[in-house]
Amino acid sequence: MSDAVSAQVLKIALPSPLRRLFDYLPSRQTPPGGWQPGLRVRVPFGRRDVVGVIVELADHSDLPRSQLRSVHETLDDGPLPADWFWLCQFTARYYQHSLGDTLHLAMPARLRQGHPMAGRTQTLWLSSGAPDDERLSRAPKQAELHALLRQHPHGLPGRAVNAHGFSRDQLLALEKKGLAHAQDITLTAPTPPGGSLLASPALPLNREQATALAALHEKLDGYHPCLLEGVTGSGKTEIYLQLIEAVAAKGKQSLVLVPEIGLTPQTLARFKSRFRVPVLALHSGLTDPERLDVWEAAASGRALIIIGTRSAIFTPLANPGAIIVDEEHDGSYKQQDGLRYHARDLAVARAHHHKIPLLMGSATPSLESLQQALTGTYRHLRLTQRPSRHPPAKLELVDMRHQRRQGGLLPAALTAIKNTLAAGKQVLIFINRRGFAPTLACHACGWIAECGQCDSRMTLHRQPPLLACHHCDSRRGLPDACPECGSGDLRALGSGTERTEETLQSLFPKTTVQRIDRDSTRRKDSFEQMLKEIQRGEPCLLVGTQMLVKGHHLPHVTLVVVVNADGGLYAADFRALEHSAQLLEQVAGRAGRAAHPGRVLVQTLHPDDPHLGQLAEHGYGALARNLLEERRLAQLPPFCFMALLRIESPKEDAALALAQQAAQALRQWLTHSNTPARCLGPAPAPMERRQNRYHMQVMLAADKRSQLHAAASWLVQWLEANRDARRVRWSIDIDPQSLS
DNA sequence: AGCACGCCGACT
DNA sequence: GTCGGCGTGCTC
Repeated sequence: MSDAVSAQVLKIALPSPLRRLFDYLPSRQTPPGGWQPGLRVRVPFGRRDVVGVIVELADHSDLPRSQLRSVHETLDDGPLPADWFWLCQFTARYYQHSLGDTLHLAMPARLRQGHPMAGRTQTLWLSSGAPDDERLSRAPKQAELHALLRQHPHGLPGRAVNAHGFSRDQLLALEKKGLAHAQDITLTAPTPPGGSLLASPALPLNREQATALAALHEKLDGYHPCLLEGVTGSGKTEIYLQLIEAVAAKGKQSLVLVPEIGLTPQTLARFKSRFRVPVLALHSGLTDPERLDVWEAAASGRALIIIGTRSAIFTPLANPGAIIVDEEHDGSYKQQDGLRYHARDLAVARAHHHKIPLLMGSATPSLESLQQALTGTYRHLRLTQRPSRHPPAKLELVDMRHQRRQGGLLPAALTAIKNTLAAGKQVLIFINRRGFAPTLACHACGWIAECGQCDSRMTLHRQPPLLACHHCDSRRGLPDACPECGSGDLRALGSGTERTEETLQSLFPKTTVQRIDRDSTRRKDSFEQMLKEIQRGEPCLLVGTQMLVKGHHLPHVTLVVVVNADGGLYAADFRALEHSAQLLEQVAGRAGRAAHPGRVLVQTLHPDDPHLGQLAEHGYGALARNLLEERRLAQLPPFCFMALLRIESPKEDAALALAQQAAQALRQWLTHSNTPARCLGPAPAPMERRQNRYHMQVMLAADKRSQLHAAASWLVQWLEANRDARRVRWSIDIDPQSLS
């Protein structure tokens, strides 16, 4: 044994928010492959045992040897997948997060808990020997079992053998005689059978699709980031499928990311029915062992196609071939608490690291990605044609000013609805507001029902009847009279999905009105049931929030009504307009997808708004290019890089004091270090009080990533060293998506 | 983040 | 007299 080994110190990342590694001494028992980074170990930490990952081997520790404790045990024979380990280290550095925390978040729960990494296996029993073996003549039950096994040449799971009324002893007896044998198979992703990859043939491509696919084929063996900008119904998914096919044909893996709401059984079915090799889905319904199983299958290279939402970006890949990010603009790719990573951005980093193609698709690309495509950093692939030939429906702006509304709907909209129903078609009414009415007010004194814990109004619900705050979990019964003046004249102001549903039902009593929002689909599977019903095509009215709109095929809808398009027009958040336009375009895309041309009525109080006008007249693509120019002039992302420090505390003064201290310290450092970054604030967050906690923020902006990174990194270290910072909750958000 | 220790209010 | 509230401090 060499001296170097005995002198070793292991630097280990542990599940703790502390952004540092902890030094340990190796255990007596050296793991089979020696000590190395990426090994999972169990160590004593404070008064408990935790699972950590070795990050470095060192000769020295800053602490005296006597204060170091020893590793209890190593949990794996070898290190965790190198590509995964790299991604976690990149993520922790980029998002200024604890590495130990990042590693834990990025590994399956079973590994977090210290279970061994092993794919699930199943024991299959097969028959062997001759059917007329004489030893069976005096064991009728065993003979029967032997016959059963012979009927299943691919083997029977032990459980199935039991289900046929045989005992484990009888099986073992047969095995002892050499008339049966067991075989362990891995459950997930068996080796693909030879022959064609495809279970169903690829669809023919139109010229644009063929051009896009050919562009992808040009560079399958290197980093090749592509933005596929394609209108709704232009066939992006077919491009994904054929890219996956090409990648799988070379024995390489594809990782497909879809938005949270996009991984529906229908989406999955489309992928699964195309390929003969298994498509592994990472969805919320998996058990912990199943999740580990998928992880292991991907890490070993057995699984060729993996599809999942945001967190699936942390799936290890033995033979990465391509990463696909569907609906790349979708906000659900950004984690909004804890480790605030953006799965699409990590996909870029990962594709670069692996030197593989990255395909990002959207009908409404984010301004970030669009800018990269327009400057040639990403390859820009475009699909403008729809198979149905007729162009996507144009938005018709309907002036809401000085007009009577019923359930939020203008006379013009009601007329259009009536005509559409008469034609035997379906109508989609889009309202981004749950509940009956957003406000309950006293008509006598002006009192308004407010949340006791947030700076917000309570939403009035009718089913069941109560007042609920949509920003915290507080709810109250409906008051009979005004708590201020005692008047009984309480009125519901404005319309939510419930009220529109109610109004429409009374106006069209013979028509089915289906409301689809988080409240009406709370029961498991009810959303799927409703979609199935809708897709049968009976004329009906659909009243829904964005959950109905995002990515669902509604082939019988020929009229879409947007109850209020003004949400994002004049909001404080500079991204609100972009997100609002993306949503409107998505909504419009639901109209007339099949053989029938559609109409989209957009109700607005600002029919002369230039942005809205441009969206209606020339579509998202034109507006987005215009918005990019505005962002450039205002020096906003993607023309600068931002980080947001959020501070929150039940005590308003504590949050404010730390925010001021932090901003001041940061400004001083920026000056002294000559770092060209800007510090803005502190400022209260858009809704300052939420759940009785006060939210402050400090913004950091820079023209170069490296500058932002340097400043954010310094700020985090300052906060970690600051005693006052321990008394409040703070977090840093790199590339914040929303300023709230 | 956990998980302790530690020092003041309402209860068996 | 104790059970337990959450402020403060530490984890190699």
